[in-house]
Amino acid sequence: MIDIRSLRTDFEATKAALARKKVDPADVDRAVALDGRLRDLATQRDELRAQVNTLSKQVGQARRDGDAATGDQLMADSRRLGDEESKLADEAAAVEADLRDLLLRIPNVPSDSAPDGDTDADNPVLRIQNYAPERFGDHQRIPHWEIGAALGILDLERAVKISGSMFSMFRGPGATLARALCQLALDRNADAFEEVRPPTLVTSATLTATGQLPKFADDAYHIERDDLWAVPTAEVPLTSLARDEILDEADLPTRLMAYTPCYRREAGSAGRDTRGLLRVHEFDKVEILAYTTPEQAPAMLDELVARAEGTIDALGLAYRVIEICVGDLGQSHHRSYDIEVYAPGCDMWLEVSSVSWFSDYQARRANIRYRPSEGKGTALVHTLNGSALAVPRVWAALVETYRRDDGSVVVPDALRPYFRGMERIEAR
RNA sequence: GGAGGGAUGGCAGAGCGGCCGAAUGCACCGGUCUUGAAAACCGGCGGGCGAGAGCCCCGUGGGUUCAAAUCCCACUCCCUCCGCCA
Repeated sequence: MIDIRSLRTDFEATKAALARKKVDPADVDRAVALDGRLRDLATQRDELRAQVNTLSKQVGQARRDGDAATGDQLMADSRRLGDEESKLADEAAAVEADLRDLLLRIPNVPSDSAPDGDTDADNPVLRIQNYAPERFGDHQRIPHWEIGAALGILDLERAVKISGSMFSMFRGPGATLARALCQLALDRNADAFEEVRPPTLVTSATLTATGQLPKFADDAYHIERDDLWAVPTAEVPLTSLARDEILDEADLPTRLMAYTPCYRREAGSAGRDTRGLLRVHEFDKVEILAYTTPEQAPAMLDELVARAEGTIDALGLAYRVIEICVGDLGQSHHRSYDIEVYAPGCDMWLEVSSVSWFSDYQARRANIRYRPSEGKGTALVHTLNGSALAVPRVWAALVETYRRDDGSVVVPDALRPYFRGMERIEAR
């Protein structure tokens, strides 16, 4: 959630910032109107409550003094005021619910530094690494679904039989490769990040904290019977890990990482980029996440990008880093970068990591605060996260990049420790 | 799934429908004392909203009442036992 106070004290600037993200100005105006109305109602309600509370205390005093007549009179007064109070309270509660519902749907304010733009076509490319198109041979221009089928390491047909379209199944060294990628990502970040294995079925409250609910319910798998949701990313449970808690500033930044399966219905993307492993309903990912003070956040954003990028680089893949323009920024995002890996067989740049800074947007929803070591009170933390490594697309780019002209796929050096001595994946 | 017990401040733990945002102990912070520390003593010590007066928060939501931590209902979670089971 955005800070409603920023709409009170800095209305025009906040509205303008939200307009960069294509927020309907009418929604912003409505939020301010509801907030004003709520505060009026709350003030009136609180004044009545104060009177009722005072009268009630006097009733008790009169009773103790044995003055029943005064007590009865005060009681009648209090009852009358109480009736008025409850009407105002009902009205205030209704306005508050409307305001909250609206606020949960208003996106985060983008960073002033986020570049202008409307769509992903406007995202500036910051750098390109390891990419030299002329160096890819014909043997690398085979899409991974063909390589996977030929080597018997990717069994899409049977995955469809088991679970339907857009599910995948790795086999033999292909499964080892998927797991090795996760292990590599965890190992590379274990110097600073605590490894967590969180639950992957979560409550609605958990999914609301990170921003998936209420707006994007259609994108997530929901288990009706138990009212639980399958996580689309480990960001969801890791962010709620500290929900409703107050951290010590000394504990910040807090760095967490988790390997989990991720579940996405991909409701709005039927038919787009769905061949092979490009878009699947279930995949494995290692997520890295941090809680920071506002001051620590920019450096943490850089750190997360560097870590995500470093793993792709260690795998010897061609990739590029792009910054997300305001028009393409997700609802909760303040500033984001994507890492896209080049898959020579598909001849496509595939998004394999999205690293984002959420400012206090998620922290406000999740009520995650810290106690500053200087000064009084509490303040909201900032949350940041990114994929350290998402399996399917990296798997795809990797088998395409490391395919030799004899059809086998070489295991990259970085993954050798996880391959039980195997150096090359060959047809069975 | 069945039966029973429970949920109060960082922790432990009192709490009669009104004098309870809440005793007490521990922890923590400041001070006195001390060469320093400990002990002792004194003081402080939850969070949220609000410009403020003030209001709200005793698991959550609802109800009864002039008045609810306290009574009633529902739900959630925890503990014990039974059943099932990686």
